[in-house]
Amino acid sequence: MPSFKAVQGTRDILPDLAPAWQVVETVVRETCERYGYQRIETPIFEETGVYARSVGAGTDIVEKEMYTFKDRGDTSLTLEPEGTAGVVRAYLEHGMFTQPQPVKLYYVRAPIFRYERPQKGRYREHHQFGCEALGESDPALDAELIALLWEIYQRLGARDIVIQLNSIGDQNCRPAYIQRLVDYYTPLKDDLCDDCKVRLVKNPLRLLDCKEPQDQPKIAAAPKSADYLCAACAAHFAAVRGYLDALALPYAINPLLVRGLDYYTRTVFELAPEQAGRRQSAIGGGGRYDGLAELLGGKPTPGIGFGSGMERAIELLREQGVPLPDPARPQVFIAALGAEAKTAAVTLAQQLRATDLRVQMAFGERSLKAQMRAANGSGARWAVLIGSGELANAAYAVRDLAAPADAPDDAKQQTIARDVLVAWLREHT
RNA sequence: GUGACCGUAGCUCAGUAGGCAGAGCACCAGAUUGUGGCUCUGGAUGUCGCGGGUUCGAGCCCCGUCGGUCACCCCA
Repeated sequence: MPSFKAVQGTRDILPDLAPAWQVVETVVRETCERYGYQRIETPIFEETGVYARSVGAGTDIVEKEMYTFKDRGDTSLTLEPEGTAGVVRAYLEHGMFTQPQPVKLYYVRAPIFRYERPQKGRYREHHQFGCEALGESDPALDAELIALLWEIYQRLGARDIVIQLNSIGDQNCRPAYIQRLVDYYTPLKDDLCDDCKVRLVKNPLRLLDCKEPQDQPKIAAAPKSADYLCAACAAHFAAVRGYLDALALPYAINPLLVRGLDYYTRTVFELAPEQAGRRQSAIGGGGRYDGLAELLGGKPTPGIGFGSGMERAIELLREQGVPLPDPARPQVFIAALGAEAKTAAVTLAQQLRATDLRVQMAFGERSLKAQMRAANGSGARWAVLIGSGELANAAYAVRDLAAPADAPDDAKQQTIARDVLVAWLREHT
């Protein structure tokens, strides 16, 4: 009886699923690099201020979801609750603003920690891949980034993915819009659901996100951010849409799309499967964050990025029946009888592996029957049998484990001279 | 943080009215000398999530707790 279990909301990735992870990682790497993004890896924890200052003090993430602790030097540290802040911190710290702009960075398989009640598609540790492009405000960069995220899912084989798009303005026009939203909602206050009464004070943008039926008519009639953009933001939004149209990407404007992190400006977007109860269904989201670098002590630096959940991505592929690779099987399995034969097996295995074959051998002192069972179960195509006779003749028995069960024995098995065995197996796998 | 359902072997689960802890799969071994798949035979494996209570007796009833699943909140 084991004494420990994986802690709540964390999961082991066992060998049966590891190849699926490998596929996602490979597609992300190759696609990002084709778009000119370079890999970056940041630590999985930062000083708490990195997240508290950027994500926003009033957000759920900072208020109640961060894994924050003091280290032995009494420094407050926080396990990464989202991917962007650490990358921006690294950009500033390493003076990447001196490089040609934009600086385009991606990360794969970054562990993300949030203290939430686990449920389908939501874990206390999950992993994200993501991209960040810093130092450029051109709307073409927004479109390229969205196209990149879209292409990753296309290459993975996901179907029926839609992009939702909105603009929430910037430091110039958003405060006025939020005031307008508050003015609209304040007379309706007594009629709002309890959550929305809190939102009205704490985070008015989220009023638009309410799912309570009683509030839907109010949402429908509420002022929408895209209608109150300043001239610069409106032009930016129009340009992003124009590029997305030119790329023929399947996006839809969702005037109710607001995101949970305070640092977003202008463009915000989410990717989700088309029909999906819309619960924990978003597989990626992001937006522009032109004020974030300043919050972290840098010069004003525009930026845009996204994060995408790998557990959700893999689950989506499974649900959609996208074939994912099985764990790698050995190609050759070596069985040996006796101490001398085992030495021959060990050395043969190494010779075969040196030619890039996947090779397993039987361990322990088990009967040949048991070793053959293991060979069969391993999925290997060929079994090599080594016993006293084979040693004496310097020729090993090679058995075709893929032959039909009713094939005659001499069709399944042959004897190959030890000198040519490596080349023979190389030839026949 | 809120709510619902669920915790029995490695996995999927059964367990009658409260009366000796079970099946299938998987694993291990055997079915005449050194040969897999199909079949047959045998074997090992459990704090019945944990703690308390009721009872002559609890996997089963009661309370608590921890965990899982799902939904809300929020998010990837």
